[in-house]
Parts: sequence; structure tokens; C-alpha cells
Amino acid sequence: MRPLTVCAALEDDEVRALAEITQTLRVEAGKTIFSEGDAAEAMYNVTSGTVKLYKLLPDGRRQITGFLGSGDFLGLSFDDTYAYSAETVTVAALCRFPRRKMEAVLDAFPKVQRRLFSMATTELAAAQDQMLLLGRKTAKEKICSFLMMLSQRAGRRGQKENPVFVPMSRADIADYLGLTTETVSRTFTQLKTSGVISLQEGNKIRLGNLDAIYDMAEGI
Amino acid sequence: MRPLTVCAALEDDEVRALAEITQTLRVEAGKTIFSEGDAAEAMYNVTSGTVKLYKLLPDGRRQITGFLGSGDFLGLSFDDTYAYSAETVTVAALCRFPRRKMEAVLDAFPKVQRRLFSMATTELAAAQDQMLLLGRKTAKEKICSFLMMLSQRAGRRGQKENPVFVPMSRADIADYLGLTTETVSRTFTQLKTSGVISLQEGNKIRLGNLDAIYDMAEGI
DNA sequence: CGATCCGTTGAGGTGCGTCAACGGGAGTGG
DNA sequence: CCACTCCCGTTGACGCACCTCAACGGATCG
Repeated sequence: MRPLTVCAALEDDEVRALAEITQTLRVEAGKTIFSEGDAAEAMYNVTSGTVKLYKLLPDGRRQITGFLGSGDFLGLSFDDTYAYSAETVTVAALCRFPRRKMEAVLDAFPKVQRRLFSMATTELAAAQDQMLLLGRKTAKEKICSFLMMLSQRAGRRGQKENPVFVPMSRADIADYLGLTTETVSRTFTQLKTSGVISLQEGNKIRLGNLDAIYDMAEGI
Repeated sequence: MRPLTVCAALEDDEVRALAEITQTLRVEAGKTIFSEGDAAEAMYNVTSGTVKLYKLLPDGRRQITGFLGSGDFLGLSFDDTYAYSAETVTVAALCRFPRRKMEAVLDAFPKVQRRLFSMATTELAAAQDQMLLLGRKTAKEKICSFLMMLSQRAGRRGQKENPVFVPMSRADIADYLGLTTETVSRTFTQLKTSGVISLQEGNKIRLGNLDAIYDMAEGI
């Protein structure tokens, strides 16, 4: 239970209080955890695997607003319905916190709340980066930003930084970056041809020169 | 001091603690409040006027990540530098909370923290809406979404909903919606010609049929 | 009354979307 | 074990929504 990110820097009784209201669950790849508009009865913490969050337009156009990995939170909301849908990309393990009980814990343990607040502001900063990407970057810059993001996150989680593991489909990447699958595919081959990246077995991508990719991501 | 949004539902001593560390300031239109990368020494609360937040790419491309009005917060960050720049659109009044003192208040008054947390999650939901807009909507849908957003916000603040006051320039709107000024201008004239909106004196826009505009914003 | 800024409009170009075809891998069923 | 289907990723041909470049008029200001 300990390496649960919410629990970093918490006292034992706080961790115990959280553990008491927790249910753990395992979800297959490609399954819906909850859908936009559902009653927001719980929040979740990803402990393993990858989860995607997305919003839909009435005609089916989709925008993936984030990919979550271990330690990330979903369902943080002060509304009574979810504002987005959540679906697993790979098999995933989740901790489920019923909302009412969670709110009681928040009231009792300000440190837990402080931690969640800090995570929310971090996510807000990430959201602003993503807006810059969606509104102002070219396809190549988007793909390079995406690869850098995956690499940096893997590093922060103590996983391999360089052959980056990319578990999501081209369609998911496209819907995350505001592109089509075709453009994603074409851009990958373009980067492959120019020797910047190379695709490996098992959905892994080797990044040639990290600094060069970073510069491309920033449009330099 | 009372109608300061952070202070809604707070006890008197909490309000007093906040008031004690507050400095109020007035900023001219078009002035920088802080810039991306500056040491994050304070957070601010807008009490009147409009403020824009933005991020830049090295070559000058700009993405405005939000327009703030009275009650909104800026500078919420657990990093020690600002992740974005903030600039006034109109004359604005701000409350300034030095970071260190603010953190002491947060520790002393969990309710204040709870309120800020709630505001952060609300902003996060807005950010996800904006990602959907930037990644998947057409120019017309973007403009209609923008007008609806302005109208709804004005309503929430008790200001006029229908001739919407639009204080920002075409360039600002373009950088907020991921478009160019020319496209913004052309889309406005297109909406004007089809009778959906009409431009009025003093940067006001009259919305013809709110339901129709809402449908256009959602791509229906 | 020149200078500057802003919004608008036109003409032309292009990055990415759309549509279509194809190949490979995975699952399925005989 | 082989057909068959389905899904995914890739590639090509073509079109278009939006960008780029350019010009112009009105407002504001010294």
C-alpha cells in the first residue's frame, strides 16, 4: 500500500484511514471505468497500467485529455457527475475511494487534502502545456512533444526512459494530439526515415537524440 | 472585502487572516503581472477587470490558456516559478497574497484550502473543455463556444448575458482558440451575415438565438 | 496630418484531413 | 492446419479549411 502516491509524506493514521475506505480493482485493457455524465460516486488512483481520459462531441469526434499511469488520480471533481470518460489502455489496477468517505477523510486530514491540491495544480500546469500543443504546434512538434512527455514520465516513475514504451494505439495518439491516425503514422515514418527515432518490438520506440527531439518539440 | 470569492463560506477569523496578508493593486490595461519563469512569489485574486494567461513558444507563437475575471485565481502553483505569463486585458484590480504567508494560512485554515482545491478542480474541467475545443472543433464551433462561454460566465457573475461584453482583441481571441486574427474576423462576419450575431457599440456582441449558437458550438 | 494600431477583406498557398487501398497479425472456425 | 475475417498501421492521391501575405479604412494619438 505504501508507494501509493497520495500517501507520500503522510502519517500512519492517515494512511490507515485511507486504506480503510479503499477498494482495489483490476480492469482489463480497453474497458470503460466510467463515462462522462455518470454520477461521480468515487475517485480512483491508478496503481499500475495506463488509463485514458476523453471527451466526445455529439458526432463522435473525440479528444483524449490525458493518459494516466501509476500514481495518477482520476475522478477528482466537485461536480456530482463525471466531466469525462475513463477507459483502460492496458490492463490496470486501481484503488477506488468512495466519494463521501473520501470527503470525510479530506476534512479529517488536511495533509491529504494538501497533497491532492498539489496534484491538481500540477495537472493544471500539464493541461496548459497541452493547450499550447493543441493550439499552436505542428504535427511533427506534437509527436516529438508526446514522445518527450512519455520518456520523462517513465523516468519519473523509475521506468526505462529511452526505448519508450508506447502502449496506446495510433488512434489514441491521434485523438490526444488533435490529429488523424494517418497523420500520426506519416509523421512517425518521417521521423524514422530521418533517423530521429526507430520503432522496436513490443510497442517500444527508441529515441535517437533526446536534445534534438526536445528542440523539435519546441519548434526550434 | 467580503465578496472576495475565496472568502465565500468562511468564518470571520479566516477572512481576517486572509485580509491581513492581502495587498490590493490596480493594474492598467495591457500590463504584465508576471512572466513565465519568474519566481512565483505571490498568488493573486482578480477582483475586477479581465486578465489573460498565456504561454509562448521560442519563435513567438502564443497560446492563451485562459481569460480570468473577478473571483478567479492566478499563480496557483506548487512550483517555485510561474508556468505561464499573466497580462491585463482591461484595467484590473487584484488582491495579492504573498506565497509564504498564504501557505501558512492554508495550513491554519483547511476550509480555505478546500475552497482553493475546489476552484482548481473546476479549472481543470474547464481546461479539458478547452482541449476538446482546440483539438477537435472547427473555427465556427470555436467562436460559438467562445461566445457561449463569455455569456455564461457573465451570467454567473450577475452581469449582462446577452449583449456579451468582449473586451479582448481579435489577436487575443485567435491565440485563445488556436486560430489567426483573419480567421476570427472572417468567422465573425460569417456569423453576422447569417444573422446569428450582431456587433454593437463598445465591444459588445448580441447573440441572436442562444440555443442555435449552443448547437453550433457542439457541432450539431 | 503623419504614424500606428486594429479589424476587415481578398487572393493564393499548404499542412493536414479525407477517402481509398493494401498488408500483416490475431482471433475464429472448420 | 488452413481459410476467413477483423482490426490496425501504413501509404498514396486528392481536397479543403485554415494560414499567409497583402492591401485598405477607420480610430486614436502626438
